[in-house]
Amino acid sequence: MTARRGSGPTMHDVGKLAQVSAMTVSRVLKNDPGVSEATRERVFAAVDRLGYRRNQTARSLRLGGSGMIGLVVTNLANPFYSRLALGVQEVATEYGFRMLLSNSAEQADREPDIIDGLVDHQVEGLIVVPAGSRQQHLADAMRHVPVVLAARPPAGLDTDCVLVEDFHGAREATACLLADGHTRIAFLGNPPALYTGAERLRGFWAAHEEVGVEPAHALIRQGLVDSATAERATLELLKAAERPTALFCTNNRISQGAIRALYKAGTTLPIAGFDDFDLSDVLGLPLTLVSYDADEIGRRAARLLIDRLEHRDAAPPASRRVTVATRVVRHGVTSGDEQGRPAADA
Amino acid sequence: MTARRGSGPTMHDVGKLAQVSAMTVSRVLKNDPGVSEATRERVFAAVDRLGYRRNQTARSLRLGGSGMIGLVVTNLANPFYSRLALGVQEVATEYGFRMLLSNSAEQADREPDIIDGLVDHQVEGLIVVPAGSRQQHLADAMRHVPVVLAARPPAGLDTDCVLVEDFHGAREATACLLADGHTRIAFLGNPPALYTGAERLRGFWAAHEEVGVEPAHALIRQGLVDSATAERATLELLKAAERPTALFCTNNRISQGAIRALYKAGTTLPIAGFDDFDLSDVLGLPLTLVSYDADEIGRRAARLLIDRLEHRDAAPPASRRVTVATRVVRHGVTSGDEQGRPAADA
DNA sequence: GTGCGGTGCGTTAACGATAACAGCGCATGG
DNA sequence: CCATGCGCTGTTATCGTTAACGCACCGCAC
Repeated sequence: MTARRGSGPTMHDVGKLAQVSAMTVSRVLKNDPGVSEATRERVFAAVDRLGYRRNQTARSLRLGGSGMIGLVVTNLANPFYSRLALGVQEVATEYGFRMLLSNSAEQADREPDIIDGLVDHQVEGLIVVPAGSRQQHLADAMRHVPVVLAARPPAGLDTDCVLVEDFHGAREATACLLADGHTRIAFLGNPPALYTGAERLRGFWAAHEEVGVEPAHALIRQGLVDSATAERATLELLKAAERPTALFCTNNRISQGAIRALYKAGTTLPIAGFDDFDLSDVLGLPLTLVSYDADEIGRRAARLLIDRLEHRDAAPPASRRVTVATRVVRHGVTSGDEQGRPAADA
Repeated sequence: MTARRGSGPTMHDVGKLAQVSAMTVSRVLKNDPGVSEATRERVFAAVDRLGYRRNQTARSLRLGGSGMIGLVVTNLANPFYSRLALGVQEVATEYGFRMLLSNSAEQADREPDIIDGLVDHQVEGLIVVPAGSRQQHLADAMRHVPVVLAARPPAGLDTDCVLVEDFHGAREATACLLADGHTRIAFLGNPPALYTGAERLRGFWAAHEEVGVEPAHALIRQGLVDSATAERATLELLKAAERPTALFCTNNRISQGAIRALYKAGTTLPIAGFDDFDLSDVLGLPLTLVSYDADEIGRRAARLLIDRLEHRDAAPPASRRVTVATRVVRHGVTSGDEQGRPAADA
């Protein structure tokens, strides 16, 4: 953290060159009408000559408000979160904000420090994909700036959030498999402590109940954290006595791990899963994916946040919960096609 | 850009509560040894009670140096760039910097404004994946802060950059196809104005020359910008009189478009391409991919930048050019396997 | 000529934190 | 008993910008 000296010309320098005070330079740059045309031109000339740029840090200090919002995601390498970030960026730019981005790498214990740092940098608001279930640090942050949660809901916090139709999407995709006649569907899930994990399991369950099929308890695996753990879990399931006839995966990483396992085992099973992903349409596998617009989650979150920022003085509205719609897309399965049907009982 | 009022307690507030001056609070927070234990405790107690956080904006102004670096990428939705961003973030965090991220969406005309904005926000340095070939705005930015280019080289600019072995990687992958006996390899490339496009074509060409095979001029397509344009170009090539026996794609998006085209056409051809991508190993296609560590590009770029920041006073070193290694990975092709060989002449 | 409004610009005092310096009290030594 | 020094803390000025106010000057009306 070396100090930076000689950081370039200031308004005073510009003023000296244009033979006016710094205040007049400020007025010119602000497009204040109370400046004569001659002066204005002299100032612009001096700005150009010196390559002067207004110091946003000093402005922030004087004016209040840094023009930055903070975004904390759990894993930027996952296209889901990078698209979410793009959505945030899009709306932020539209409203003149910049985005300070941090990646928590799904390590909940790092999150408090990250957030403190963002608050110290005077972000005007935060959008967070919380990594863990403890959210005390978010409550602390809310003392300073508004916080909007994305993809995962608040736990005992009164704040806005944007969610996906986790329950509904999981239920619908599972229902597709059930409608195809499957009764032994394995469940490959992320840690149940995560909201999405729990909620998607609930949807999986509900779909079974609706058609009166008992879920295959022995085929439920939770706590899968990435593609590799999902691959291992899938391989185990394939070796089990009561082999599944289809798989349900709670996110893109898990689906990919399962696909890899099937490929290596030289076999195939219909898969339903949350999140669409690149090339899902060309795998030639019977896939039933819960697709949705990750950008939209970011856009909605940013809009909720900016709405609060623009009405800071007004009485804060009650916390809002926005839901982004999902839709099921099917690949390699045409209705009436036998490919997706369970094999005759082994 | 609403002004923010009542932005929380200041050092004066903390000082008043702890019955000391703001200066002493500053000293305590800075871990200055010249403060008595009793005072230190009172200050900490006051900080806790008020939920005080040091205002980084004010510190930046006083100390010089905002503790932020700017990153401009062309397309965050592409895993290549999100990984690059992760690499930058990793090193930045290690050295106590934060990352201000912007996406230029491959629109070269937006880039100057984005960069001006980052400079205004007092970033101490910039890492840029330049979207176009005009780089005058980068020269302007360099008047204020050091700039490091990533993935694409400077054009008439004296600055550090981090590149991939574009030429070498393309040559090697092409050589694999040639070694398999292919002589009619289609080239599917991004716009030749982009350095990577030109360089990878050069590698493609060189590989041909080395084995004395004339490149198939009629099968060269350039200017493909995304998966969809690549798909269309591939479909056309498949219908051409002189059909290719293999494809070379200059990036992940183009490979994916080509794969989709083959899938839809119900046919298959060996593909070589730059960039690895998710699930490339389970497609069951003969793929020869130039793989490399995108994170590493970000890390190296960040290190080059931070090195300059930490030696700001010293004479600036000559501009450096770092290259990240590539390696070829092959899927669905075992040596001696007939799958990757060209079909007997049609 | 005096007064009055308006135009165009400068001066002052912040925003919050901190470097540099000054000052106070107490102990120690001559 | 006073000089000297050290340990601890406060005061002042500053980073670059800007809101609020003030002042000089011009023109116009009475």
